[in-house]
Amino acid sequence: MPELKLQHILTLAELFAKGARYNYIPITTSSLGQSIHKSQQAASKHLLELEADGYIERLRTGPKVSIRITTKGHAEMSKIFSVLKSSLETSLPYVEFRGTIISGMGEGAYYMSMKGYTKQFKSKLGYVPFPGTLNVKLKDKEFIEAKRSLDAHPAIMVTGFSDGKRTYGWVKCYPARVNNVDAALILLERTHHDDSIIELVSKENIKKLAKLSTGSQVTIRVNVKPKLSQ
Amino acid sequence: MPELKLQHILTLAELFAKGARYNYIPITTSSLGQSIHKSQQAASKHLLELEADGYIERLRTGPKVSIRITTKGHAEMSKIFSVLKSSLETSLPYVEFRGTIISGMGEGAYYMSMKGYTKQFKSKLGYVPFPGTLNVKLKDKEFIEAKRSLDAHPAIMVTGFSDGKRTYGWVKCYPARVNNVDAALILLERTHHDDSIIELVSKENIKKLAKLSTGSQVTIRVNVKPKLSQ
DNA sequence: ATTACTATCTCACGAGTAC
DNA sequence: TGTACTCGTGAGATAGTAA
Repeated sequence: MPELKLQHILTLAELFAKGARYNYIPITTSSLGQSIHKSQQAASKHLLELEADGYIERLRTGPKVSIRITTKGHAEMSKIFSVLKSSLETSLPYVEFRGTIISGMGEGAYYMSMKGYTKQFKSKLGYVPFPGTLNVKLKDKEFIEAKRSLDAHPAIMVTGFSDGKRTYGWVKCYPARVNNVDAALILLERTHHDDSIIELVSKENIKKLAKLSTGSQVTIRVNVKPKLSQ
Repeated sequence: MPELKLQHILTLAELFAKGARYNYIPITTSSLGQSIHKSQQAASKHLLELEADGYIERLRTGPKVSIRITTKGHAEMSKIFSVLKSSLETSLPYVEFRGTIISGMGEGAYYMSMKGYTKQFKSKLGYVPFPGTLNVKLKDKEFIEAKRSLDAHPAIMVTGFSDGKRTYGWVKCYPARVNNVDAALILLERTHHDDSIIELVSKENIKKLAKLSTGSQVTIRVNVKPKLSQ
């Protein structure tokens, strides 16, 4: 939208930083060039063009020049600023998955019901999951990729344990919403599923609560902490 | 400072706006081209370059492409955002004048003491000015120019009047600080001064209060309402 | 329908330099 | 010192087109 040439943005920003909004500020084209990491000639041209476009006013006193930003210049800069602002702000802070419910193999349910896990679930998630995991077959490559990159986000870690006979791997939990029902997406250290399947646990039976059955389409949202821009 | 190429800013902003921060978003290069007001080919190139520089991740599914912004892309965008933000915020919201005090001609004092003016000063400025204006000879062309452009800012208007014999012009008042003493810069509809001289009035004798005398250097600040960037 | 290659063109930039 | 010309180079854009 903005008609201000992109290559002029930093130049104008530098003039703002130098305080040229309401007062004429003396500035040399070489110092300006340095600030914007361009040549003296480029800085000079920028000023001429910014003036021609009505974004700044120049005042020559002998060989020197003083600059002031016009209302139009300020408006244009604000415009770009708010475009960026709203762009950054519209980032909804969740990772979304879509897929279809597949019948669980019962296996997941068995493991997740073991005392070594349920004790941790109770203390870390706040509840003991309903026995039985919800298995969702992801629809597209992008969701599989998204699953992989969940690693980059903080998870609730349920540690592995041993019952003397064998050891059981860790479980990473990501609080999630399945069709607007609270649940947790779980990543298992050892899983029998392939990459395209995700498993979820929840306090109650999700299928019943969200009126789902095998073959239903579901949308899963995992909230992530947005990085604060600042 | 930012190493993100300037021509990529709007492209990346558009991807943010489309929600590509945490999820892969399917997008066609032609629609992206339209959004950034460039050609399909340019959009395609932008995506390839943004990927090469690590700002986005692309996922091809047949002929289509899905895009997600990386942490690096987010960081870079935030960086540019805060550069612009701080640029806009450093604009100190006042117009500054510098010059030397010259002896008043007594004339200004005479007019400003007329009832037709003092009544309005009392109600609009809150005080009747000390009899005698402070005259300041501006030092540079830029301050003379700044004086002219004061018109763009809101002023307190003291209207002209007639005493039967003759009429007296309006007076525009701009609350100001003279070497940190409260005063008001006044612009007269009819003045005997040339452009390079400004006149000020204040409640008390500014010269005494600010320990000034003819020939002293003074700095005058007129506050202006900063336009809110939003 | 897509994406992205190749060729071409424009214009932003820097070097040299006039003033 | 300054600013800002001219000119050469190359990056960035578009058109046409292949896959």
